[in-house]
Amino acid sequence: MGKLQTNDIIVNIMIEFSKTIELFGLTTVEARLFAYLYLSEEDLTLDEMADALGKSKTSISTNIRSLAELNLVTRVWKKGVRKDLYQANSQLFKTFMTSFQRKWIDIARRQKISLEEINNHYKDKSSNELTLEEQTILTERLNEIIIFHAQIETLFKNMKPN
Amino acid sequence: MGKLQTNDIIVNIMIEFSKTIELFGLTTVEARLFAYLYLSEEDLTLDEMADALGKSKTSISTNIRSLAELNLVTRVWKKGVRKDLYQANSQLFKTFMTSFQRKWIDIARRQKISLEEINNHYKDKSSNELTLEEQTILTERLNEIIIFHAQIETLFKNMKPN
DNA sequence: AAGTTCGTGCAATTTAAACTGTACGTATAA
DNA sequence: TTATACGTACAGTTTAAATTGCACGAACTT
Repeated sequence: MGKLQTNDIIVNIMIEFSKTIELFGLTTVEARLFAYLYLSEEDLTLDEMADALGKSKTSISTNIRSLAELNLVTRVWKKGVRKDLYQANSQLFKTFMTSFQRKWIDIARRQKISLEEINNHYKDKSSNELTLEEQTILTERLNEIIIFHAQIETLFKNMKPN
Repeated sequence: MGKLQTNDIIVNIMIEFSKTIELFGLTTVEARLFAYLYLSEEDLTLDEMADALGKSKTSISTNIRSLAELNLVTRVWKKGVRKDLYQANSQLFKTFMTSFQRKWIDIARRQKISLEEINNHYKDKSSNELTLEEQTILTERLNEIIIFHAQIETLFKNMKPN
């Protein structure tokens, strides 16, 4: 058979599942790594994952760290085992949706504030080349964009991932 | 001044706003292009946008087409003007959120079906190397993933972008 | 009909991202 | 202490994506 030591079925599921995970903003490798770890019954070492995905150990080390920062995987301690062991966070929906939610709310809020600052400051500057009509339209658009961000924030705050 | 002919303020807003648009799955150039067009009071030609963003006409042509396919911009006809004119769809929230919603629902549903097929078929195959325990756990995980997709679908269907 | 202008397909190039091998610091084992 | 194993920083390489110049077909102008 091919290089992969894992069962074909697991590989199939991993590839399919990872497509969804990518939607949450993860790269292909990150997504597959999570999927593979999630499907595994046991905690896995870097070497095992590198071997299973056909990637270098360095690559796995980097990517697993990204996943850990997102709280999607956890390092696990096991007596007598020197190597680092990892496991996937098992509460799929809650884990993904809440971090997704938080990400959107944060960015929407930050951007809204940033745009409001621009809105407040630019009128002071007399050194811009816009006509009065252009300024009127620009202000209007800017307000619409600010509202847009507020709406995003509201929508995601009301989102209840139960 | 610099190369950009547009007012600094517009460039500022464009850059800030485009960061949010990127969240919806657009590339940086697509996002900036939309933002710039949205901020413009008038319909714009390819040349004007290429000039404003400092990109080649080919690049604008390609990217504006992507935006058009996403229904984010529209080609506009104006009597006596030979060049193609474009304008941004002005209903920000509705436009972005509904297409966002549809995208997630589609993918979640498709993936759920795909995983259910795997689930149905793999049991027939006797040619896999898994132990009975491994099979039990795999089935369990697979079901959780399928449920996960169903939950995503439900969540986005209940999402009301008004 | 002849000459312009426009948008875009395509190939070549540039730019950026992903990936890996080597080397080193730290920790464990002997 | 010495030796072995582990994880990761870093630089160099490979791979993929973005960008652009050129060229061609279609549409318009004179």
